[in-house]
Amino acid sequence: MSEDIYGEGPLKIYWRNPLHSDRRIVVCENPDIDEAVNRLNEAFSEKRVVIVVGSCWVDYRGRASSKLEPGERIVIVKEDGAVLVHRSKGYEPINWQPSGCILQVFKEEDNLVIKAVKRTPHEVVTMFFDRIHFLSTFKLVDEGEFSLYASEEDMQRAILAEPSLIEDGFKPIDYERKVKPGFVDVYGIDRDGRIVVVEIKRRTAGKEAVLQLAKYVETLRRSLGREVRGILAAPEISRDARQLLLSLGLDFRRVDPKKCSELLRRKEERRIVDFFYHP
Amino acid sequence: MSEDIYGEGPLKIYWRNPLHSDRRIVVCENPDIDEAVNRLNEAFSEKRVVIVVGSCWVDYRGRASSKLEPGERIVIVKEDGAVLVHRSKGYEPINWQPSGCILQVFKEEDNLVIKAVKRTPHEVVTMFFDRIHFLSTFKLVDEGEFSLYASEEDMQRAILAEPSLIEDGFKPIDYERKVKPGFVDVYGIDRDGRIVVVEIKRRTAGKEAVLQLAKYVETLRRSLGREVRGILAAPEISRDARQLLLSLGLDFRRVDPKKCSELLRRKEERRIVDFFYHP
DNA sequence: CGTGCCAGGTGCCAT
DNA sequence: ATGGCACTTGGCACG
Repeated sequence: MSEDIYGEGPLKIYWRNPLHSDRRIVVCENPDIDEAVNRLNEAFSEKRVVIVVGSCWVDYRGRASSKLEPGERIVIVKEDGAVLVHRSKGYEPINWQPSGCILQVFKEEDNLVIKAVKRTPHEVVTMFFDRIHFLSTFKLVDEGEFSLYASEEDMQRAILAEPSLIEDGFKPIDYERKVKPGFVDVYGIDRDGRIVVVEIKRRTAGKEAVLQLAKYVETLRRSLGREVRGILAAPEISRDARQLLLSLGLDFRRVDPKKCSELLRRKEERRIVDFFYHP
Repeated sequence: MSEDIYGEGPLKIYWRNPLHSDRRIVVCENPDIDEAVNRLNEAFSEKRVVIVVGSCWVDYRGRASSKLEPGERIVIVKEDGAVLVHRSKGYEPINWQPSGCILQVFKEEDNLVIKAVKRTPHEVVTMFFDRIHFLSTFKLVDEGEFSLYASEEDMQRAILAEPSLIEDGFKPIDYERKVKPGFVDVYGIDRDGRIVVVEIKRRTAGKEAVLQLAKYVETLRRSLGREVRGILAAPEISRDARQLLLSLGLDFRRVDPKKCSELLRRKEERRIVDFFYHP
């Protein structure tokens, strides 16, 4: 029976059963404070993921500080020590601690206290529970790969692979080139041999992007002592950014992140086809 | 017995029991796909909060697109439709949907499919589960107030309440004053009657902050046709931001967000004392 | 470690 | 809807 725990079959749920130390899922409904303390201590020491649903209040002290008055929330503690306090609405946690914090759990005046401490910067999140509706701890097996497409990095790679996305005759020389402080996304020469700086934005470019580009162009113009063109590559440009761009003598080139991602995929497919079917 | 559901006593957990339509917490371990579909449909229609732990893969298409290969994760769906897919590590969800999206749940090829669709921009997150270890749905009662201290807003209020934080003789006239595009944090006159623009940052100010301040100063200088001073108020300023600041003839004033928050608290206490004990 | 910069940023509030 | 901006922004890459 206990062999199933290690097998590939459906996960077993053990109910208030402390005997199987490597069981994968533990669920307690309405545990008392002492039981919760025990469960959490064992979960933290075994780096298990924890979900607590209950009535709590939360203090935070660190770069800023905050106070959350009592209410029912979901608290998640991950195996790397990341802590999330979620209310019933919204994308963002109301309180949190990024990964790498140290966890303590104890009972104090009939409340369950979970303390999450991080240093540099020194920050403390303290959660007080006076009632726990539900507590679950488990190990998640997750080796699945995550791939994101149509990011700014995809745009950069696509431009390097297919420079005509910027303009005909454009030849990239370098990318992520350090300039003063900051990095030029792509750096190259145009069909007339002029130096070109390309600033890439994956969404509508604002004035900030234009100023960033202008800064690089100006810095390079001075250090090289010759003409430098600046091209802003983005799917869209805001009205006043366009105005500023023109007044600074810079260019805009419409580049769509999704098309970049598709272009890369096609190139990759062709590479694979070439590899397998080349005569 | 069913009266307890409405009472103030500990929440009841009903196990695979579809009869109590307003029970507050439902927990299913290892439900089959059909049961999960039913539970989720009822949860979404009743705007219950949902936690699913199981083996899933996730597709996202929208501003960008992403693919998450199979693995065990925690999925949370909140009562406003916010969706979070969390892996075993890290502060951030690996996939998500902000609040306000439309949810569908169905069975497809023996998998549970949860689809979360949002418009403007059109984005779709689709989660496929081939095994559900654990599913819980519930209503969270949460009216607790949240207060954040030592935010930029606290700094602004503190400077308005105690202008000497900027410099002796400084007199604020306005705040959040609209300038061209943008808002001046605090606007006033110094001891010599010169116009002063204050830009506040709650953490180390970088060049961006300096440029922001310079923009306001320049705009006001032109529109008023007279000298305008610019003061950057922040707990710290980065090295090259300081250099830039000096080259632009702007000033820096060290202001600590926590001290601002304490100052406000003291002022508030005094206000209350005055109110109760004034002769 | 600080500094710079991206993010599917999100959220809040303004016109 | 768009714009401007703060955020305990988090995260990464680099000096």
